[in-house]
Amino acid sequence: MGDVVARRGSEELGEAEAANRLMRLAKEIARHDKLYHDEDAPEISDAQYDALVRENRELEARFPQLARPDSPSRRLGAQPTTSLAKVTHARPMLSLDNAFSDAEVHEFVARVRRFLNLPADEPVTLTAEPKIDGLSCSLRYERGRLVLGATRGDGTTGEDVTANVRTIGDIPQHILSAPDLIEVRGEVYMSKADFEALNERQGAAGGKIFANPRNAAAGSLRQKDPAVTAARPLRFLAHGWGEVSEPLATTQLLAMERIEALGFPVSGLLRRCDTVEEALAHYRTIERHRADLPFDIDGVVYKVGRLDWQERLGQVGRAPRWGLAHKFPAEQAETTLEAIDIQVGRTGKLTPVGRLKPVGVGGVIVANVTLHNRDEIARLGLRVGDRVRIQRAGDVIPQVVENLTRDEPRPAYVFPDHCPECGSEAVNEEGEVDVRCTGGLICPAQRFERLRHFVSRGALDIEGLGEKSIAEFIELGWLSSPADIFRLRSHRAELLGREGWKEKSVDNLLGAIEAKREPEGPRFLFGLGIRHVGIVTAKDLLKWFGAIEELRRAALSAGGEAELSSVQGVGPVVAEALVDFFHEPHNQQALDDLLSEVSPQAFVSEAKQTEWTGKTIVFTGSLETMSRDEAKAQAERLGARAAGSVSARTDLVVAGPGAGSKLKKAEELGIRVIGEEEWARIVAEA
DNA sequence: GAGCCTCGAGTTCC
DNA sequence: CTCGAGGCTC
Repeated sequence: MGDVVARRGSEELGEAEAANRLMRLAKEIARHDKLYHDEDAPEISDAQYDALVRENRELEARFPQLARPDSPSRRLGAQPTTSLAKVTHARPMLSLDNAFSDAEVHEFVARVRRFLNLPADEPVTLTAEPKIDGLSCSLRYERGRLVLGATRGDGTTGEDVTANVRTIGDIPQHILSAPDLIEVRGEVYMSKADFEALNERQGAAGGKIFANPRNAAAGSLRQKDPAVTAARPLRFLAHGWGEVSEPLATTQLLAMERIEALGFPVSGLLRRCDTVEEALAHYRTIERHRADLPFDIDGVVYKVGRLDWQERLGQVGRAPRWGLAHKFPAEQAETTLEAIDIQVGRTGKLTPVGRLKPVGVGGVIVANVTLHNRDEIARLGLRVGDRVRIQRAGDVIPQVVENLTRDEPRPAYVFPDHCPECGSEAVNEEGEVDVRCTGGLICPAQRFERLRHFVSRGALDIEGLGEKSIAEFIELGWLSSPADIFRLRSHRAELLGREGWKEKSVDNLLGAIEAKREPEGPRFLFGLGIRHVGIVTAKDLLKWFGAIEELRRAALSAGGEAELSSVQGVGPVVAEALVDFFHEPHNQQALDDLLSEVSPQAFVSEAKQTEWTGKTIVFTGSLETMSRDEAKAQAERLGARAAGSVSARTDLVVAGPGAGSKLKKAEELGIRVIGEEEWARIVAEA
């Protein structure tokens, strides 16, 4: 990193120094642009980059005569965006739950048994194979021809890297005797030896040095120019599949053998394990060979062998119930805690962030670490200046594991009792761990974070309206509530006069905003930022109420909390949060204002529309061929809700042997009651 | 009433 | 990804 980065404050510079400084800034910024856009390997954070750009701009403002022809300010905004086309996966690319101990692996199998309601003597066969540290990729073949290669992305939407995967030798362009349609999934990676050699070549040519094989593989695959990818030694190892036009086999192992026969590399360490003990023994074998393997691995993946069971097990959230990643222990490092800063979130939560003397852990440099809350700091006895041991949890988020200098006499860290952003009192609510700023919308940090949340990817997802732009528009007085976003178009002319905003970027932004005038209902509701209402609860609420207005009516009505509580997943706390939100005059006004600009769509369930859509089903008594969880999952697949107790809102009761009070109540209320067999028939039909 | 599971909220580095 | 908290089940 150039020393330019570390410079602060340009107020004192004379003209000659300023000219010199501008020249170095131009070079440095161009270098970082290249690192970021072309090599996918930024050396500095966005904030540091912005600081350089800002310094350049300020200097040019003070010495206009010194503005250089190659000044970064002339190029900014005209930057080519090296974004690849997005593709939606035909079947989502799931991620696996992680385990770090033998006990968790035992628990995984026990869960599988419980869910499938298996007798104790029924063996659960697993497969076990190394988990390669690369990046997941899906390869789609139609009538034997490779037609699409896509990265995992967020699991639902990835990037189109077809031209790039075609350059990878391990990946066949054509496959014979394959199903009409098959998506082969696996890991794109770089071997350790190839990685070292690549870095050597890169170093000799003055190019970018990659931090680890994973980054090198990611950077190489996500190139705009396939010729660059072709020059990089990428490999591929298949570990699964996505959409297929016909079943591949009856077991995971046979399916992988079939994929191997089609011409894809499959791990030589893939084994069938008939017991948990065998699986754990294979884990230890792989762990022993870890250093000798030609590529980096970060654990072992187990999958339930029988594919019919995999299907029944289904998924929770983004993870299948039939798979588990057993990770190796995380790499740790020691460093110094140089400062503790406080961040204020959209809910007012004060989060302490540790600033570390940068240190390498697991292939990346870590400089920040979340300290979670006041209790965590106390638990670790952290003070500025302490030596700490850190690790990257699950190899991603850094965390402090231990304070190595607890015993040294140093003043204890005092957690602030006022918000560092707005000065309002910060309080620790009864029974809560968190300390929150009481400033509400008076607090600039909370206002800013709420706007950011409103446009964020899970909510309205307005592209191009990032942190920087929001800050800029707030500063200009154009933006203070979400509704203002939809009035930004009235500032088009002024915006065009501002630095960094050329016609194209302005049109892109305003276009992205206009595209969200009719947002999806749940995203809109989630975006409002009501406490305890995330995207899942927002969906559940709208599944029940249909439209925001109906929800508001319920929240404002006399028996509001009770009506809200009939929604699955909504209890007294969430109900109260909703009632509070809709009663608050400022919120009412802001919502009306917002609704004058946008029209949220009524909610349409993702599940297929069936006669069961929106119906409420209660399971009672014992079920013989499936567990209660499985029955509930089936109900949800039909678009119905599985409730816990019988009420007037219940549409169907599935009663097994031993059903008691619920069955009696159903009969009293005249609700249709069926047995398990008939339920199975309904599921089979749908 | 205890324990399990799901969800929300905050966050890291690339 | 982790953590705490809320909701639900037993």
